[in-house]
Amino acid sequence: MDKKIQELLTRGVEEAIDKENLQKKLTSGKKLRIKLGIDPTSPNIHLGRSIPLLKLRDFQELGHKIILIIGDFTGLIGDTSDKDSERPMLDEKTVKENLKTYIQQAGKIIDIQKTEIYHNSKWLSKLNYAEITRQTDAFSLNEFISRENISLRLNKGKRVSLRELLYPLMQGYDSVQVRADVEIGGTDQRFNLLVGRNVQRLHGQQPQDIITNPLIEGLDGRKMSSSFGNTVNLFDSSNDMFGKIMSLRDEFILRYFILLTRVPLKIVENYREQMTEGANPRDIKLKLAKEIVSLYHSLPEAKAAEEVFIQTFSQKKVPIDLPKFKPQDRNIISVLTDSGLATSRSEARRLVDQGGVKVGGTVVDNINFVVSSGVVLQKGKIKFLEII
RNA sequence: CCGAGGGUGGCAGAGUGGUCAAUUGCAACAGACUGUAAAUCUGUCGGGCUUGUCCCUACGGGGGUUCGAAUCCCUCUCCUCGGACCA
Repeated sequence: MDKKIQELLTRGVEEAIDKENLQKKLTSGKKLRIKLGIDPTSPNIHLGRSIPLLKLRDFQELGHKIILIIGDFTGLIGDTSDKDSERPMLDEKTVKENLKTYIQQAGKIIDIQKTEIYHNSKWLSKLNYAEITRQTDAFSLNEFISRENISLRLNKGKRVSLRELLYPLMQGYDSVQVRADVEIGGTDQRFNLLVGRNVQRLHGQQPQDIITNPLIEGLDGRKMSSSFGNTVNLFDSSNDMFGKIMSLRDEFILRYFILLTRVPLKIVENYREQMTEGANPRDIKLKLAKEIVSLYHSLPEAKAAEEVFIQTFSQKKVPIDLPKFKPQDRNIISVLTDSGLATSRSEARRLVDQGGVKVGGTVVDNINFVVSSGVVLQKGKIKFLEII
């Protein structure tokens, strides 16, 4: 089989259903319709979402039609697949706000010009009870409650809303509307994706094949999620993104390479060998950071970000252009709070106490210290401020 | 509508009259070490200052009992579970 198709079906793929059928479709030369749905639950798309988006791009490069569904309706309902509790319904305003730049963000990965984009409120808001009732045959209550996270909640006596049952149907109906041949989603979406097949059958369509992608760990090792604040966002500035990736746990370096970049697997394998032979993981991580930043910004920006990083952290130099601050009160405690480096005077005091504040490179050990113009104030390792 | 249980710091979750600004875990912040904003270890983690066995604010809202309440009582409110109603 074609090597490209081989990688398409394995890299960043947890499971493919029905794999044989999908392979057949892919080798047939037919142009397939590949669907991905994203709910606007947060204003930022993070790297976890880039896994299916990259997969979408792979398909796009092979000449298939990709379809992006913006879940402006489903976002209001709230999917609980990945949650251990009921997810609150978002209000329309939040969803609208979150939506604003979604396409632009996705456009950092896929070619928007060649992509079909839909908002699912277009059809979901119009369904009537007759239609919905018909769809409710797509799966049974038994199947639903046997899902691990649902049964867990039931056993704990936690509430499971009827609303949550409807969610998979909506997602499935999206597939009907766009006549999807393949749908991509995280492993947590497995149930929903499978339901989609049934909904399609109910509407006399060939059921879609399914590709699930693994969920990626965030910077702290827990699942990447906006609610944990451990995400790298596609809209992060190049320096920020670079720094965040450098703070990634070493053990995830290779995984990030495989899932979040398209660096050839051969080279990734080579990195693995280098590290087992004792290479400093930091150096591999620098490559990773550079790779990812250039994916979402540009190679020159990535190089610049690397330069900044090495300057400030490896060589502990003061960054070149740092934020300036003109204090009213020049007492060190006031400067720290007024500039926002500390949230309260108590905290500012503690920082000084702990030796976390430096002026012009020397530790401030006195609460009554007065800062003069032109000096560089440093809080911790990464926050700098030029006093004017 | 009735009954039961519950609402505690950014989150999770202890505490059921004083020793509680509140155990612990996560997150966050600082320091040490380093290979980096990794890991590990240490410390901090409501606010204020005159840094004290100090003051102020705080355990859903309001009121009360008490020398003293997160803890007891009343009331309001919200959540969950069960029941009633309906079939």
